[in-house]
Amino acid sequence: MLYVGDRVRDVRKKKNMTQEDVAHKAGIAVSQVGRIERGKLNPSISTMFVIALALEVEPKELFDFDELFIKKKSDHKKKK
Amino acid sequence: MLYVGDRVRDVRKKKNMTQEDVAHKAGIAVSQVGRIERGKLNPSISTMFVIALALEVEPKELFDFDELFIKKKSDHKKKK
DNA sequence: TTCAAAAAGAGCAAATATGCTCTTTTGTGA
DNA sequence: TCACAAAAGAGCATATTTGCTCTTTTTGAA
Repeated sequence: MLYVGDRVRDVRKKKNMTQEDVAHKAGIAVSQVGRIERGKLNPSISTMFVIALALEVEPKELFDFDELFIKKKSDHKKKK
Repeated sequence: MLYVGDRVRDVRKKKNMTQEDVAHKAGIAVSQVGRIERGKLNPSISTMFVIALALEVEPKELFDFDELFIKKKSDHKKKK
């Protein structure tokens, strides 16, 4: 199963960048980069676009998947 | 200038589908398809993903652009 | 031109993304 | 093991998306 966030994380690691590096360069919140990598939400295409810019890859590289799997926010609201 | 919605519209026209065809097949609202084509908002990647499925193209085909241009919702709230 | 379908547009409620702040956990080099 | 940086996670306020309904405009075929 392929997560969208995995693409981001893989590329980021490959470029030796921290989440903060990406967030700062992309002009978005660090928490947002983290949430995307962890698949906690379903980001907008403009968010993905600025992340692609920050990672210096073409946007479509981050969308090269056959299946989209995004954890729902509610997934971690597990009943105790 | 390349709009994300233009890609959707172009592909949809090429496939001789109406906005309603796409919306129904994608399981989303017709109004949403229209808003995306008109560039009125910044859709989530999951919305784009189901639209790609409905159009029977690979998601990355809809993201094959160099510049992202999305009209802001406020753009049409022009002062009179 | 006329008629019907398609699309545009407005407006609202509900759901969700985003930024921010703070705390906790994980990972890594010394 | 320790110390520090990086990441995870929680929780909140605000902004934006999404679906829904209804009305108006545009388009295209007869």
